Amino acid sequence: MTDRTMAAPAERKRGEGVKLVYDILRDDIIDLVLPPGSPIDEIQLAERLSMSRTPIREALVRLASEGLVTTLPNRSTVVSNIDFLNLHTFFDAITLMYRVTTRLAAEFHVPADLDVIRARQAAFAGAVEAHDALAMIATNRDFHAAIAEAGRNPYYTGLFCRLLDEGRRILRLYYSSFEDRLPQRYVAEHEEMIAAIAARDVEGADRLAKAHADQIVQQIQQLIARDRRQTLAL
Amino acid sequence: MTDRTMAAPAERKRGEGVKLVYDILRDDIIDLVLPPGSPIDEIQLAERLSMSRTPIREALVRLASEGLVTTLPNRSTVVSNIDFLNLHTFFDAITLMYRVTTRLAAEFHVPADLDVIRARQAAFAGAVEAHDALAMIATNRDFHAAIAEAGRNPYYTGLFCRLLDEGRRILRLYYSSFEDRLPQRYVAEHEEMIAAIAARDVEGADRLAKAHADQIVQQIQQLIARDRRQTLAL
DNA sequence: TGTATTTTATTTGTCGACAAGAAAAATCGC
DNA sequence: GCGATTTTTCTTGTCGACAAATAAAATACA
Repeated sequence: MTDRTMAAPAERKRGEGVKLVYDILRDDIIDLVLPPGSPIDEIQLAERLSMSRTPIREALVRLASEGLVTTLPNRSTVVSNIDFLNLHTFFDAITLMYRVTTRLAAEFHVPADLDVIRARQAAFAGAVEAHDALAMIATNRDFHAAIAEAGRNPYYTGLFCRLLDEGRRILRLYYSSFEDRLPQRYVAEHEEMIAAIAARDVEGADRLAKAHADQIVQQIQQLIARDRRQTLAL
Repeated sequence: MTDRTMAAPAERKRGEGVKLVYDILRDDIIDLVLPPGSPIDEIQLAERLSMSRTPIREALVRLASEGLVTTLPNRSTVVSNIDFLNLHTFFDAITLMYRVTTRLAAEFHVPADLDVIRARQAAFAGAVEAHDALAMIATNRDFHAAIAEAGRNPYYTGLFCRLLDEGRRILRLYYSSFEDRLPQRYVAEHEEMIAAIAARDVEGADRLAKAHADQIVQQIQQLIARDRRQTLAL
């Protein structure tokens, strides 16, 4: 559990309970504080958060709808596993979403959107500069989510954010310290995407987004391949 | 409320409560028995279904995650409105999903998938033959959902089904009786799509799916445009 | 009569308790 | 000692109650 759990019993108004639990659990799942497959005990959680089980259950329903936890009747809720056997579906979907959201941002953004996107990029660049892999993973997600929001199609934004979060979980499996070497070229690629979006170059944005997605997919595949080779070497 | 509400107090095992409420409400929302904007009263619902509010609240959380209801803290949950001002986002997303799911079905289907798809098409054709608009709307959704399942990408299937259900709600606004004249050409288009999928003609499937989506979009636009003209004539 | 304020009624969010179902531990039989 | 069965413990699903927040109704005032 995050430190936030200890702070949770602080003042909260009626009606804020479910969201508080949801936020805490969601962060913990994505940051692998709660690793895939781990059971979620309602009673323990209720004790730790000093609240009854009801809002916790409601938060779990919401998390289940987002695929972050898996529930079956009369059984413990568990943190959803990452489906490594079917990563191609994830790669396919996230590549498509990178493309359509970036296209739409080039087409529909307003000036304030660019401010947000640029602020997110600055945070991402800062994380890369600081060799902070965990912050990089989080700020990368936020950067692309801002692009999706600028594209103004809630269906795509919803799916894309879900996929980005799943990507965070996958990456978090492999980046577990502050010492990892982070690819600087992602910062440059983000800048190019921002320029294409600002210039309303829809096709350019699409092309850059696809190339960027391909890089990410390749990175994940290499991380997994490296992992598998270690296993076979045993 | 549907007739099913009256039958609901029949035997149900522990753990089946939430799903029962979810299914009932979902059907009622999509069939516009509960029209957009209408409030959902937990207490009334609990009385009618002879159960406590807890499972009802959990079902509502799930429905909220799927966009079918809208909740705010300390306020009545309401059935989500259809966002007519931003239908272009819906059209964009559903067209893309028609295409990618049909492509993937052409690529990844197995023989049993075709059996399901064909059965769904037979049901659809039967509904068209019977001039049963409501059944047509429902079976059309099921037909395309089966194609999406055959494509085996859960991310697309999830989004597509959500969009298809939203399409059902929109169409249900305009088809309210059994007397409407139904376009026979949709049956033929479905058959062509099945043939392309069976032949594993990915590009053909894509082309047919896009043309089909364009037809649906156009139909909805005409329905909406027709409605507006009547208003101005007063 | 219309508006502002107060009171009352209703609904929602959460609580703690009960009991069903599942998991773990203990016991039994070979 | 191992597997099957029984008992105990634990967790989940739901219950009904309480109280906060909201909505509706009533009252007061100009």
